[in-house]
Amino acid sequence: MALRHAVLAALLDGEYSGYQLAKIFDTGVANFWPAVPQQLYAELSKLDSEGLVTGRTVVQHDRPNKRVYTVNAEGLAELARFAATEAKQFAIRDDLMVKVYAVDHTEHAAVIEHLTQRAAMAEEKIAAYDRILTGLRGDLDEKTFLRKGNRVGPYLTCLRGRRFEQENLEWCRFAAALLRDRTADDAGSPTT
Amino acid sequence: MALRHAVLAALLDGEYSGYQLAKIFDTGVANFWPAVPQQLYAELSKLDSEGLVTGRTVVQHDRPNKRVYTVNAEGLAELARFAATEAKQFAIRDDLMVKVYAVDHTEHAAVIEHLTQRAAMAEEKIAAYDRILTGLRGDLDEKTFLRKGNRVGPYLTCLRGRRFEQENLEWCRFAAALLRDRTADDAGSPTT
DNA sequence: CAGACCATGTAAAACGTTACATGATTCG
DNA sequence: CGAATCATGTAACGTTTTACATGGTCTG
Repeated sequence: MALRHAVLAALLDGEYSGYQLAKIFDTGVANFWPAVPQQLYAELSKLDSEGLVTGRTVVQHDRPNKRVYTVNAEGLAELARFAATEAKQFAIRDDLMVKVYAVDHTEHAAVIEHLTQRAAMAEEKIAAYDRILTGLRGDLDEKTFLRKGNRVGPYLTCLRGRRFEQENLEWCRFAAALLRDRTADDAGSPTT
Repeated sequence: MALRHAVLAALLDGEYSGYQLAKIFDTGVANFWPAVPQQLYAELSKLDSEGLVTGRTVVQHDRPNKRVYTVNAEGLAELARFAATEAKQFAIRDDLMVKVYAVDHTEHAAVIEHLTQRAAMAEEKIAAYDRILTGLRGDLDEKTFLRKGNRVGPYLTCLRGRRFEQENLEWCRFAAALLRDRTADDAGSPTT
């Protein structure tokens, strides 16, 4: 039951509607706790009915009305309790890794293609992270921001995300190149 | 529906029972697709009834009988099909990241403690990965193994796991140190 | 003899994903 | 005028997690 906490954490930045949150959670950059819009709408109204967030309907004329939420005192207390609980083991689920694991028994071509795509996505994500990091620290340099900035939490998780994608990028390229080499070798020596 | 593929991939290494697979999936090193024993028992009998794996009951006298499974031709074909499908976006779900994200609004102490624990776990996992990597490449050096070894899939995913944990370790230490510093600063200057 | 390990499962609850539904406005 | 964006939801389905159940052997 931690989507609720991810939502509460996201709402610390300001007042958001389900739709807006969905976009944040979708950039893929909404790190470490993916969620689709339907989950967010459901979770927000649940949090509202439980009194952890406060909803407010914003009437708009040029587009549909929306309901925006903020974390209230109850919600903050819940987050504090959550922060103190034991951290569960994280879970990564990645199709591509399963494919690579089995690659000795399948065609290399498709897997190489997937690795290349993943590398391209990683590059885009790194660029996105960099934009966000720049935005977060404003006109301060990183060192100063980390010492004195007032919202280091998002900065730290963003840094982690960036490093993860950097790692991912390098590994995907390495793995793709290796498989290409081995495929070429196989073609050269038709033994086996 | 990719647990089935993770199971098929794991069975490429040999003949395993649900119990043995559970241990493999549990070492935390069974990368990129966590699963608890109950899932594996269920998945194995499903795969068996669908004809993707072949089960065989091993009678034991000193301990309970067990049912071991191997991937058959059908299973291999399924894996090949799977390898060709588009790789879905991977999902990471990590409690700790949510805690760090919200850290500006909560007590630092608990989060620092969790980061320290996570760092310790990462160190253990790195050591475990190193043992597995050494085991996989046998008496070959890494370069030779990657060129000519006959099971590079597991080696590559293991390398990725190792790098991930290395990254994790460094980031956890960095984040913990930073939060400690900021806590000390807060104590020094009680302004705010 | 208590606790750990071997070995496998059922059942219910929680959580996540996909499909479907609706309806107005703006942009090309 | 078709597609995209804004905005929110219900319902069905699939997957994961947790709890419960059983019973033998081996170790301290």
